[in-house]
Amino acid sequence: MPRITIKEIARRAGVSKGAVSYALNNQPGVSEATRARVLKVAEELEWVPNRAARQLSAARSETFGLVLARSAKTLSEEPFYMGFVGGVESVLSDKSYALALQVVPDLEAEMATYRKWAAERRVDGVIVVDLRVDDPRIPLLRKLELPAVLVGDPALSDGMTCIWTDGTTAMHAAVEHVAELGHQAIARVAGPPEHGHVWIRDQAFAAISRELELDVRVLHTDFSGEEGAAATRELMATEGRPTAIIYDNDLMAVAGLSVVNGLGLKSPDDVTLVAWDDSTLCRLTHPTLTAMSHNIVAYGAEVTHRLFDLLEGAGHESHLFSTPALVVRESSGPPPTS
Amino acid sequence: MPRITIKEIARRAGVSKGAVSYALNNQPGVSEATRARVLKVAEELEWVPNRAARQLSAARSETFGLVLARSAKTLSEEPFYMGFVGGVESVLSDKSYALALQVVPDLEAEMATYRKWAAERRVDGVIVVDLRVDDPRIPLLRKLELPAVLVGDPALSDGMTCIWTDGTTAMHAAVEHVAELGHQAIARVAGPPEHGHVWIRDQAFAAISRELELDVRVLHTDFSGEEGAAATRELMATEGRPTAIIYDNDLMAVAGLSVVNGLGLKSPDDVTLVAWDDSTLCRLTHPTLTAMSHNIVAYGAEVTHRLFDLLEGAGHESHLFSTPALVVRESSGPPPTS
DNA sequence: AATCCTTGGGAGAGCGGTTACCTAGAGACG
DNA sequence: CGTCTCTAGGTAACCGCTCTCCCAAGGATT
Repeated sequence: MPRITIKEIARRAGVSKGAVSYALNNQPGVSEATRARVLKVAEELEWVPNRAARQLSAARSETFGLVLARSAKTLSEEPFYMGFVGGVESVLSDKSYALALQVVPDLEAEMATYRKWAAERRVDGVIVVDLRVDDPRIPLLRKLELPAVLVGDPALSDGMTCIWTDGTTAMHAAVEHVAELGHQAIARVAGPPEHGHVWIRDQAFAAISRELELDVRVLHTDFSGEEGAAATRELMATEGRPTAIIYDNDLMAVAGLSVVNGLGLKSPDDVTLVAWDDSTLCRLTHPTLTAMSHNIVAYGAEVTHRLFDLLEGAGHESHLFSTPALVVRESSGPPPTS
Repeated sequence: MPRITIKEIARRAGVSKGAVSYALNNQPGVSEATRARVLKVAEELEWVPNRAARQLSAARSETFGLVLARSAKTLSEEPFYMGFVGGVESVLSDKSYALALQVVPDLEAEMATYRKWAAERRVDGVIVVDLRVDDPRIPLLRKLELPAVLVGDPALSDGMTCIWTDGTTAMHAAVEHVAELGHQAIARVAGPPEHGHVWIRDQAFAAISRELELDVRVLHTDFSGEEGAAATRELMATEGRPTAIIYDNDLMAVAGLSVVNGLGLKSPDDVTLVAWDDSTLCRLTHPTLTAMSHNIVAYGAEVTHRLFDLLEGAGHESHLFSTPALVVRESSGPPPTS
């Protein structure tokens, strides 16, 4: 069977191609009677617009791009990404936009993808995750004039549209929580410091611990379970070891808990553990993990809305999505008395 | 700056649009000298083909489709999907194909997406995951003439191209492992029975346990951590409780372990636990979990290769990807003696 | 009644490629 | 030397849709 095009609809409805286009796109230029007739014919023929054709003439692709510069392994372990993608999708499918998802090994390849997409006019805009300190993607996206929403703190976005969760306030809340439980020696197992949100938390952690006169320590990792475990092992082996550890993601917290258990110690009796992100994982461990919780699916959805706003002419603004909330669970307790 | 098109290249190289097209696509019809000149100009101008235009005239989209009919929550919890997508991507980016990823709530919506994609000529082919028993997507894809590779057992694929891991052999290996440790009362915490691979494992589990004269029990869940925990709780509460439990995914196994720990019991002393998929999660628990291991990223890559083969005219065949291998870890042990 | 607006809708030129068809020139051959 | 064949490369039709430019008809205005 031949494809159904607007030409065929035009023929059957007895109008011109142009009129059909106006009718189907809810644009002025046709009478209500004609519009109704055209829509009816289109419905009967089960017409679906050809994306390529529309894209070619309208110079819009109706596609947003998302590049993830992480290994497939990391992506599958980190619940963050899939949840985020799910949130993005939920908004996109409502507006029948598509998502171009690309998984690449590093930032260099990510930037190459943006160049390619911009040249091909492949996407109408992009969502940029894992914002870095002095992020090289920002000048590139500016140069390419590719509309973008950055997921990260306005302190790092250099005036481009961004949306962020308040890591500073959250970190304060986390530290205050363990401090109130009586902990004095607190460690932080953090992600790589070049990551923007890690950097923000580093600053906040330093500030609040100075303020509360705590004895703190920070270990940077690559976010993986392995390094989270290694960091925990190192912390637990030191003289005057910390009695509370705050992790930068769930995976490392779970790995840390496993190390603690493996050493014959118990949480919270021997050490209080706090995770970050609060995926289901935190409720599947024993003891369940206290965590900074935020709604990642909603985060993805919100970001996508902002990108639509941007395309509709909204200015470059920074939007606070939400402040993660502390969910206290079994892994929180007072420090050991000895 | 204006977009660079083949027209511009033609002007600069002093040839026609058509000649440029032939030259750039390595097709006969131009002399080597001309081809070289055109390629040089294209290079200088950093020309990139406009996808929409090519798609419109060549009727190829250079895009594969993947629909995931799961909630964003499930997707983020299950390490399988992101790993699989990563594998697909790795092959796609080599051939500069794109992935259209869509997340939908149910099978109905998934089929609607296929209809839309087929009508829009949006994708050149699709990858179908989570094959069901009597899967309604198979007749639909046939009708739509949408090239597809099914991820699932040939017993369910009705002659369409499929690629599968040998769940039957794997289940035999898993049961034999616990039987050899001396377990007699064995339970299986399974996914929803309408899922093809669950069904295959159900069959295999029944067969092998009959053969080895074991005392078995099967509980079906929705694959979630919550239901995995609930099933484990139920199993552990029964008279003559099982001394070994085989789970259908990692998430439920981790949840099950947490229930066991919560009851004050220990694995493997009180119960042997076996997970399925072997994501990093299995090495992050304490004790670490014995699991059926397969390489999900490679699986995604292999499936994608098959789809390319299919488009190049390969016949409908079923391909065995691999048989999951049992990785024995700390959660395996003999049954309690009492 | 003549003029001016307004508005519906036709015609057709793109968008940037691909490809069928045709022509001009070069070499082969009788 | 004339004809025949072969090939490089030009010409232009298309793919399906959008959007500008136009004209015609009807209503309002004077």
